[in-house]
Amino acid sequence: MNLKFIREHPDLAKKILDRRKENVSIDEILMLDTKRRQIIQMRDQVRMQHKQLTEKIAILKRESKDESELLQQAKQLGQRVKEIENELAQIERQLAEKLKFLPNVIHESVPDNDTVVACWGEKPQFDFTPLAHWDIGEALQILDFKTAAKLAGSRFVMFKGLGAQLERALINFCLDIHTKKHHYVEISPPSLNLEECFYNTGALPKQADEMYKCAQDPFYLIPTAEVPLVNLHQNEQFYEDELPKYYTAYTPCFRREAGSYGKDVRGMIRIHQFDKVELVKFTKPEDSYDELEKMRADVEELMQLLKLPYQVKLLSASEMAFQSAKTYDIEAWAAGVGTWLEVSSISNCEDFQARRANIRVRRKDNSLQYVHILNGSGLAFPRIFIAIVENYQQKDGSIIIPEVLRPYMGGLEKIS
RNA sequence: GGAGAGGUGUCCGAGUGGCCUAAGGAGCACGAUUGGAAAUCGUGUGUGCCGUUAAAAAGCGGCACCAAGGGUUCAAAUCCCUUCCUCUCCGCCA
Repeated sequence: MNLKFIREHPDLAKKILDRRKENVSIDEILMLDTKRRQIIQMRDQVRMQHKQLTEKIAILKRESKDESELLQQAKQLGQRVKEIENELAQIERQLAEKLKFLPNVIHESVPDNDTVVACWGEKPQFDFTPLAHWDIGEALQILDFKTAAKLAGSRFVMFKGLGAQLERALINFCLDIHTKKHHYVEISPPSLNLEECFYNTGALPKQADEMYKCAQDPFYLIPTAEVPLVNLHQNEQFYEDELPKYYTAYTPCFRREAGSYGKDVRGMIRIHQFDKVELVKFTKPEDSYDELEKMRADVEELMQLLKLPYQVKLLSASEMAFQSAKTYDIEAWAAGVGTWLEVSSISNCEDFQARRANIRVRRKDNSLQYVHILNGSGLAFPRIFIAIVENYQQKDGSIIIPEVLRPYMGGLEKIS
């Protein structure tokens, strides 16, 4: 939602905020906007007078005539401009502060309750009681929560030996499929990004408490590679035939998990640092919803290759992220903890991020349009690791390694 | 971290206070010429905001934009300050 949208459809804007359960005053924004436009008109008019006077002075000077009277007038007008500009700056600051908190529009297909739209695979059956990943991981010495706590405190994990290798195998497997089969361009971006980048993707200002901020330098640690990938083309223009652009990146992700005390405290369902492969697309506006379905298929393919049962949820308006117009979540079944785990979130942000990051496309008719930007995880690993360990566990305590990962593990078939 | 050189439109590139409304070139678009093309000639060529229009687009009018922000001045691409980025050299470092 932007200012123009609110100006033209104030009632629709209010309805969207209501569905998203966001609390922003549309009327206040409209009032500030009206005031702003009045001041701009006034400023431009005074500026025009001042400019004309300045030109007259230049001519008089050139003809070596006396200009002292006009000088006095020009000075006064100049001061008046400055006064008006200060007033305007104040209004614009207030307005910008409000606009920062405006979420994206909602796509018409988004429901009011989360809806499961697809399922794949069978939940594994066991003739023993399946263990949770923390027990399996410690027993096989592939996960080490105690040592991680020594290094960083609670909510961290340390992968060890074949565990570290399995994590690395997952990263490489996903990157290989995306780059070789689906033609995403692989990026290895900085994990520290400037504040502006977070604002552009919509992570700021709402998620400020969720992120780690550097004390001495103006950086935040990225909570997802969506931040650097979206900002790859900040302030750039595409030619129409350059689109769509597909990018993928593996990065560690850092999250404070400030509001989740007491939730998922055991194991590594919710930790402060985790590995993720991210997908981002830049598309023409008319293609973005087809591209969303393609991205979803790309992610589902990974789940199917790993033979992990999953369900696809279409998120409701109130569950979607601030920047998203439509989101699918992919949830993997984890047999040990006995729940569905969100392992991917795939969103079409339409032009929300493109507006903030100023990314446009030059159309064939020479007009400029904001591109649409999509992102999705493909995949978030600690939780995939959990699903593999818990679903592939055997009675003897070993884990079968999914076939597609074996080439990445030196042909190893099981961890015991 | 220290010293120096830079950052101008889609691109190259000129421009040290006022006819800068940014020279010149390339590119691109349209037109002329041609049987068709090349070459040549002509014309045009950015973005944002505000207004005008019932609305949208176009058009028209106004304002702004020469890395970003601030300052000096009646007047700033041009002078001063701060910041960012690029390049070269030195220092430090994996």
